[in-house]
Amino acid sequence: MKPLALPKSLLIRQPWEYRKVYQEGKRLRSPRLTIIYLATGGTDSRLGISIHGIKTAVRRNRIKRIIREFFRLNRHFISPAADVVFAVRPGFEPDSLLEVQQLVERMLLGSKAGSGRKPPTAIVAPAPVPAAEALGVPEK
RNA sequence: UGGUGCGGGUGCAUGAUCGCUUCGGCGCAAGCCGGGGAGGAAAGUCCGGACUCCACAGGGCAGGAUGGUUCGUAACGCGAACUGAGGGAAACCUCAAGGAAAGUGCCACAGAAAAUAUACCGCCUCGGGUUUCUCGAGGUAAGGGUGAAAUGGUGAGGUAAGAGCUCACCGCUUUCCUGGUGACAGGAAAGGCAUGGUAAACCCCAUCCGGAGCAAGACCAAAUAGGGGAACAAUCUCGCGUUUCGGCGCGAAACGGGCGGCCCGUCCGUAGUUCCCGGGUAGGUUGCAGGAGGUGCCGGGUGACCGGCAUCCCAGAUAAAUGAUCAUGCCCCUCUUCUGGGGGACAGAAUCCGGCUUACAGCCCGCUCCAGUUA
RNA sequence: GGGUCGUUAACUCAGUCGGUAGAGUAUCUGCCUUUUAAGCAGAGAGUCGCGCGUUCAAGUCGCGCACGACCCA
Repeated sequence: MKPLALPKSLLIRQPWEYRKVYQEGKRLRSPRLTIIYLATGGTDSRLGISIHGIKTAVRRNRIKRIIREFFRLNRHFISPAADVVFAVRPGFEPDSLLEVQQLVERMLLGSKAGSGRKPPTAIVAPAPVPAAEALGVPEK
């Protein structure tokens, strides 16, 4: 499989799979976005998206696509592999990849500094540099 | 030049890289190559159809919808042209626009009276009295006042005062003639006026409508539970008796259910193995992308639209693809002169079409009318 | 995909066949009481979700929107 691909098999699609993550997973919270993750022991991490309270289909789709793109570029920095669900509440309407990335970085740092508890998904480094290279963008 | 009105179009573009999805080809496979990939409203689900299943002799009732006429259409509550009414200086715009002399209901407050006709203040005549006033009988509907609305309007004659009582003009009704497929228009004669409003009140008239919907429907079909049939096997627990030691007989108890408000009581039932049949859930396949299809030309029609020829194939997902980043250009806004900063509407297909309604930044095109100026 | 219903005072709800929008709770003022609560008397307040229409007159009738709730498969 190509390194940056994200086929359907890496999406969480069944209701019972979501239920398992919600019941057994751990959470990173922020006011408008919650990330729930559960280490699976598989080879690849999988993505689930849950959006509540966004009225129009266009904005719902936009949020979904941005989060999927973010996950596609950063999938390999999640170790060990896990099922990750992004739960979006009303008010969180990012307009670019950068917004999501900054928010997720803050949430990860906050959880490390806060309780001293180490998250099992030790995300090594945020992704912009390798992602940019992969996109063929000259570094500034 | 400025503004008004009407109609139509467009809905950022190009390239590179990384992705998603579908179709075709190659490949044992991993995958690779090539083509396609949101809208004018995809939306609201307000109408009409196609399609599918169910129901159905015919007809009626009930219920619902529509409502000027004639066309168009598969059909419509849609569209076109025309007619009538209303608005505007005009271009043009708006109208659920059949029936109130078939019936029923309602018309608050005010007012004498709200549809039956009547008479508060008045006006006039006659009679009486306590005679600057008042009572009774009668005539009248012109004036006042009330109201959203008051029983044809204006003028003249007429009269005690008045009144379509009479006349002229206007309006209305009826009949006839002419033009038009028709709604209707124009004209003539007669009637002396009958017919207040409300049908988006009930209703009457005319026309139309069987019901449900792609989560329709068709096919394939796990696991678990259960249904029908056949074969084998055969009454499991406890106690007693018996035995040819395979069992058999009797009794008891338990569990589930029915009757019953509940207890008591009473009635019914109870296990295994294998095979076959049928229904059917999850899930999958199909329906599901060639169509009342698009584009161009020609012809018919005032027009909606119709016909002919040529040409094209143009989204098919299933928790649901159509995206991200960067660069260049285009168009706006703002601050400022620097290769500055910000922005590019409304909005996302879900069986498919025809409409309606609602949302929508800008930009472009055509026609029309009005005003000003110049020639 | 299809269907039903609702929206009226700060809150919970009435409002018939079109004719001056009401009730309870809450709030405020006064009385009573040592004070509070209770009680008594009084007051304030509404673009009837929004727009257009029918009508002399619309919360009510018709149409179009918006928001909310529920039902079926």
